[in-house]
Amino acid sequence: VYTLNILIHCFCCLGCVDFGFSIMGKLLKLGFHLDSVPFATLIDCLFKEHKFVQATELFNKMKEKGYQPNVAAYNTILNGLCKKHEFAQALQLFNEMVEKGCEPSLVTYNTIINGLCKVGKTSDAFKLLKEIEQRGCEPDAVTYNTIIGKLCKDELVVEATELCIEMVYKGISPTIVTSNSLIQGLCNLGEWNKASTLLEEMEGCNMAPTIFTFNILVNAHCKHGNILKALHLVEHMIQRGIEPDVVTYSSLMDGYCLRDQMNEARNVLDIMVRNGCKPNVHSYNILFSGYLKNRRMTEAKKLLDDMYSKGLSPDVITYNTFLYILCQLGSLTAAEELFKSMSSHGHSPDIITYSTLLHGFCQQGFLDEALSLFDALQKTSVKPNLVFYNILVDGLCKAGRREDASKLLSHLSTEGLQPS
RNA sequence: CUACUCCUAUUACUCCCCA
Repeated sequence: VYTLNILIHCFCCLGCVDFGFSIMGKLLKLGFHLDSVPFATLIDCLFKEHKFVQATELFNKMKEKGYQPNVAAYNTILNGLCKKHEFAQALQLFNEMVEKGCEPSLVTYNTIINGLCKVGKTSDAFKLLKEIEQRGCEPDAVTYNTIIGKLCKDELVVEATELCIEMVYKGISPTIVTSNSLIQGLCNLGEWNKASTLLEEMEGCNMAPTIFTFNILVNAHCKHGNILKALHLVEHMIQRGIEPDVVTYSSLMDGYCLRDQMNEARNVLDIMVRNGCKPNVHSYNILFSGYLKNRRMTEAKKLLDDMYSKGLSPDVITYNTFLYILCQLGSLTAAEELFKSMSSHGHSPDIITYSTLLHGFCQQGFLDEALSLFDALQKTSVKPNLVFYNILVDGLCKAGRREDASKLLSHLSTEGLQPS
């Protein structure tokens, strides 16, 4: 059984969950007693493939069959829920595990802190950090890195640095992840010199930059329009024996797309293929969006065909991108049709899908359609966010329906959202 | 050396910038 658990894990890593499932099925049929490992392995894999429903189902099935999940199994599903921004559900599960006498571990707390950061409740994450210490549980580098990373993303590098000092004071050594987060924060603020200084300090501490470090730098330069600098960095990383990966190339493509240099962007795709790096849906989405924003429809279409021929299929982001352009072109009928066809192709609309279409309606003054889309949204499990409400409130105001807008604003706070 | 937590790329509103 031990060996077969390893095999299940291998299949999961290779993207063959089904094989993993059949192994576990056989083991169950043969009457072997299984522990939490194969279940947790498969649940984790399903989450990573964004098969949320199946993951939750498996977890429930596991409990129905009388298996008591251990901490790691709970952690797995907690993490999946947090990543999906289903924090309320995660908390419910946390309470369940405590009730069942399953003692939360440091990983559990780290997972929840990460969840809090993801939904923007950074101050609650800080509170939990203090609480962990009071419960006699020592936070580790991951705990600190999680919060430092969030602060850096919010461009609060000063606060992040303070927290870094605190961790050192507590005897916890910063890791390469800590440094990478800080570098990203500094780059986003345009503090290139400080980022370079930090890089030099890392070298002095025998902390070697990883592909993450380089990708962060390459992406930052691309976003700031300095592709030349990004290309130099790529050369530099190759010299240091780190091969660019799909993320590196995607950053470069996006850099060119942002400057409307579509031919150069397309050229990067060809180069990456030539270098033996396989593009994924993400890479194609970048180019697809670039072509559409430049109204190069024929090339966009060709790109999609190319993508299909590589055995890749569009995802919800591909659809959203196309939906956005249809709205921009004023083809609302086509947009609505695309919206309806999504579900039949197995792609559930997400909040960005709804927001995009909503924006299209509002721009053309179709407020009734906008409001009925809002109704439709409320019948789904998709939760409206602040951007969605901004679009709707803005649309109502511009149409002179201020009472409706303020009604919506008061509805906002009942949902626990803070208007901006 | 069987599973769980931290860092990198794509899509929506506003703002900003540029024109």
